[in-house]
Amino acid sequence: MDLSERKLKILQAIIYDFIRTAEPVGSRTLSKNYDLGISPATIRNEMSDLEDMGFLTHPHTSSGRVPSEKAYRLYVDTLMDKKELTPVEKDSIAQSLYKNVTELENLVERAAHILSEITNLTAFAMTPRQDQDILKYVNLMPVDERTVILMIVSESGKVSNTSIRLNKPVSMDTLAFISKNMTYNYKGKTISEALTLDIIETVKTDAQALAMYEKSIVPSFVKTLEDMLNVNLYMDGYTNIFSLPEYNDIDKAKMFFEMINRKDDFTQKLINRDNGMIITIGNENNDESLQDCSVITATYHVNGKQVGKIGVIGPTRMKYAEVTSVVEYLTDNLSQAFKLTEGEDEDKDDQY
Amino acid sequence: MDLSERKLKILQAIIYDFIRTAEPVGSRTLSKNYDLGISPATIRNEMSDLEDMGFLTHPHTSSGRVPSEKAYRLYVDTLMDKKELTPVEKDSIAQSLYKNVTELENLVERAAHILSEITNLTAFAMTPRQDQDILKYVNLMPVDERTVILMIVSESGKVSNTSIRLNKPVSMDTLAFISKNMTYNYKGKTISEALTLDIIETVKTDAQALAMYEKSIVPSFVKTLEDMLNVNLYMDGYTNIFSLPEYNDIDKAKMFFEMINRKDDFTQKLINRDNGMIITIGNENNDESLQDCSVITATYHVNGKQVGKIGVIGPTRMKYAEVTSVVEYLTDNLSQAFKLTEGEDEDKDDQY
DNA sequence: GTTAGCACTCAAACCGTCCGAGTGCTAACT
DNA sequence: AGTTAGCACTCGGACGGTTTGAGTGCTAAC
Repeated sequence: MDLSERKLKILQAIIYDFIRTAEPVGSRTLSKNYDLGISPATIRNEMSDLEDMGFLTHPHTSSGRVPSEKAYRLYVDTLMDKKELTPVEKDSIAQSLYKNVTELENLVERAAHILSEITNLTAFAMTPRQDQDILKYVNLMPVDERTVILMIVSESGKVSNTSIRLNKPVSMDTLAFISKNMTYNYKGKTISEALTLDIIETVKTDAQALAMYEKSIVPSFVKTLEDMLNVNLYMDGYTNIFSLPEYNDIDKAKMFFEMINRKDDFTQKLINRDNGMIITIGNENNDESLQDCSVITATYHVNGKQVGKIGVIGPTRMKYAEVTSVVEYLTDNLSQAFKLTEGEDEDKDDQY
Repeated sequence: MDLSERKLKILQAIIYDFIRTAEPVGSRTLSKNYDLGISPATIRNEMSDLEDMGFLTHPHTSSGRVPSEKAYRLYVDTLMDKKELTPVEKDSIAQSLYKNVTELENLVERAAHILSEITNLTAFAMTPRQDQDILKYVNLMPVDERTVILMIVSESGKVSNTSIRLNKPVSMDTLAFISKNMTYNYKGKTISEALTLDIIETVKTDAQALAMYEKSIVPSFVKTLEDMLNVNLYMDGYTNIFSLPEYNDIDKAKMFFEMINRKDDFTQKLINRDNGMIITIGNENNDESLQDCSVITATYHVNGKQVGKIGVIGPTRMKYAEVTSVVEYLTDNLSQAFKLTEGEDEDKDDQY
């Protein structure tokens, strides 16, 4: 059987209607509300064919049709007409995105917020994994005789530090010696490189320095670098699911929240997704708790390799066209924003 | 009418039963399951009195009785027999509280987690507002010609910093001059004091330093200090409400989540509560969205004035005795932990 | 003062009926 | 041959009546 022009039109109408109403779509509704030029009976015949082909399902004998995951797939791949945001919409998004931003981290969080507001879905935004970020400054500073602060500054402007507590006082000289060596060896390296680089040789000449370096500094240094690599996941709008009829069932809502709550799992899943605009529908998610959900993600760039992701999670019945356009516009903006700070800032306002 | 011994016993039994089952309690259930030594008929008479006195309510004519807020108040104040945790329970709590703790912040988060696990309610823990924390180290470090890092270390071990981007390069001398002045003036001051102290006089002698100090350093410094004062609220176990029959109604669940979601409001509300073990029941919370909830909070101490809070939020029908004992034990432990790091650490393990 | 007995109430569960939105099939129409 | 009108059929959901059981309040006897 072939997917004739007419079948496609009918399928599209069904998907469109079901996305709007969440109710199974009948032949009569279809012929009344969509300008198909054929009678309900004909539509029924076509729908029957579409069901045989796996694009529609039937909750029970006497109910209307519901699009299958296969139908959504087809819709997303070929049927859906991309919706371009109006200049007004773009403006309003950019406005609220950049309002009062002080840090990039902030921008990412805001993106998740805006996305959830516009789509009325659960949105998320992941900060980029900055493993290509270059160390610019590594320093050890004494605070008091038994406290040292390890400070790391990266090209991208991240500042990280830990306070290290020593169980023996250490001389300023030793500290300066270690600090000098670390700066010399790590400066200019990426975080990834720094994590594999072993500079113990260079401090070996001084027994006290060696002991302290190995026992106190290295663990803190490694931990701090790893912290710098950690991505952050911001989520917003999860109460939106309460307005979706598919989550009127309290158990479904519970499942959803429990899934959302396993943040580490979820983050990992996001990291594993391909880059670019990716839409996974229902079972394509390979995840029990995402059965009836679709996930849309897109990536924004910091430079060649480093990427962050933003996206939404919602019922398979979601407004794909609208959501993808908003997601796309937001990723474009984030990429732009992250590019700005990579080079020299072009001052947005006169706060340096 | 008087609250006779017998009436109290009956009331206690009703509260006990209702907390367990969430079902209105009838006279027969009462006489069968609780050793009151009187017949259902007598119980009915007493219950009728208790209702007149405002301790019980009646969902409808032919249903059992439900405790009123007044009843819970009485129960919490006088009827409830405090439940002491067994040594085994205490041990298991302490175990999971201290496992792999690297920072105090961590401990607070963990406390919220444990509390929610044990009580099966939504738990929260607030980090202390450290306004009496003393500045130990203030420093400005050049990273490159147009980037400076402002670093602040406090007695309690907090390290905060911001990277400040200048729109004009600044000389090392100027920087050192400002840095020296800041260190000299701010060291030993509490964060609160630092926020009110104006040291602009001391840098006035150098025009370039003054300009830079005023335009770049001060705003960042103030912002960083304020950040250090910010309390953090950790919440955990909010999916627990899905197992409570009172939240089977999807609208109630939604309301709850929306309330929880306004984190700033909620934090403020917590800050405003009195110190010590405080229980507020239903309307005592003065908050529409906390109508049918009780909130229990208790404070842990860092030193004289500075306190953090932990607690739970759940239905008015909650196991007050158990919850309060866990909350109490956790606050004791947190106070203890925060005391340790105030002075010199007594090394828990042999890490540096 | 306590209790057994009894009439009464009411929510919840159960059940049959009806209604309407839908289908599939067939026969007639273009 | 494709399209459509007509019709029998299906099924979920709303409606309404009945039953059941857990509860009450009252009264009269203990």
